[in-house]
Amino acid sequence: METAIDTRQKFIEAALRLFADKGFYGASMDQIAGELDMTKQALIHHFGTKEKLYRAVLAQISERLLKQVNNQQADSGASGKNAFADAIQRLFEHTLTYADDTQLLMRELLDNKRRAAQAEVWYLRPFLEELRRLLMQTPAWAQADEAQAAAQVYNLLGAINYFAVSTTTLEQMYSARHVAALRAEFPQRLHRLAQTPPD
Amino acid sequence: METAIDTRQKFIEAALRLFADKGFYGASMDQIAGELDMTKQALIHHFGTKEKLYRAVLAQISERLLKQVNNQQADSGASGKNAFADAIQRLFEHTLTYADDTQLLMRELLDNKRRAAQAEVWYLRPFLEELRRLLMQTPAWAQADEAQAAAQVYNLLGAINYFAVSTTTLEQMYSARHVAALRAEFPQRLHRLAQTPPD
DNA sequence: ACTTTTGCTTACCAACTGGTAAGCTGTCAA
DNA sequence: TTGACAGCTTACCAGTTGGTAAGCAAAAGT
Repeated sequence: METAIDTRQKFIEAALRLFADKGFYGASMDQIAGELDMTKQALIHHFGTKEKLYRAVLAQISERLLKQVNNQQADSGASGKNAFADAIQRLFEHTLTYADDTQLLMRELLDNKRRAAQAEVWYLRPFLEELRRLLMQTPAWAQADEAQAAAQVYNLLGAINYFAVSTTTLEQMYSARHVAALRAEFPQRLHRLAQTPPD
Repeated sequence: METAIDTRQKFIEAALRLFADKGFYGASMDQIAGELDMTKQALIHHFGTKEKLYRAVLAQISERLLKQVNNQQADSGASGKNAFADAIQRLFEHTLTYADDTQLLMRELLDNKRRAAQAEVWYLRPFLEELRRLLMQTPAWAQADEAQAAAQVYNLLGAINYFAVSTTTLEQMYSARHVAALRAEFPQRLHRLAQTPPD
């Protein structure tokens, strides 16, 4: 017998892949369960409903992103001042490593427009708020408006995520070599964007 | 009897709304047809399959976006040099007016990752290529790599679209007044971003 | 006046959706 | 050895999915 925790985790990973790829409605319980060669009732046994499974996936992504943002490295030097720029760079790295996280994060931002009204808790909020907090610790943004800082965070996320998601398309339109070069240059570009002061 | 062309157009508009809101799989033929108080068979009669309906919607969006980008205003002064910056500003305006276009454009960029392999024609490509062309007409980008220019276009699109899509969420987290202020400032922010030179 | 075409509807379908209920099997504690 | 329980499966369900086939009434062509 497999331990419940292992199976749960494997289900969450399979669900993440399929939700990222096809969206909430596009991925069926049957398909997700099939990834582990199990029946969908096993999946329902562990999570209750599809909605709850989706939330479990989202919770894990949010936790992973938050960890990435908060994980201040020892060599980061002065915390506070550079903490935001470092967090953004780590987020970019994370985005390349965990492509599915990015894909699902973007889908969730889109769907939240509709969900926002009825959702009790929005899992991505702590992650976004933490980024905004870090930004407002930098001297340039200390006096800025909260919403303004949040907008800057969204802008940077947009740049990072669009780059990550578009690589497949760019590789098709140009070449894998070109895109690899862009990837190498992107941290510098991102650094410049992150330095943009408030209006 | 309604003329076929009118009905087709109304169907496309209804489909755009629902596809933007819930995605391809989330919106059903029955719902879309219901928006016009018709049966789904009327919809199938006009478009054949759901896939073809979706493509018709995408084609119209692409056409509208391309028109917006190419529509050089008389007061634009020197074409060529400012054409790109103007196009980006018009795109931002368009994004606010036609929110559903933006929503579906983002969904399509996400889905294209999977579609790219099998798709014969990608409807958004002419639009993206035209933007890249305009960017490369500016002095700063004339010598740049094509893929690099495309990446810059994606960056700007990311900033614009993320702002547009996040307004609902931002309004919930902060206030409508704050977000309105951000909207007013955004063109300047966008102008600065558009001036970013290549690496 | 007639036929043809256009723009739909009703009737129907197999496949699939998420979910319930009940049972079966290996593991582990008493 | 027995009982409880965890981790599944089979059986089943009503509702929905995209799609086919056939028909029907109004308009248009001749």
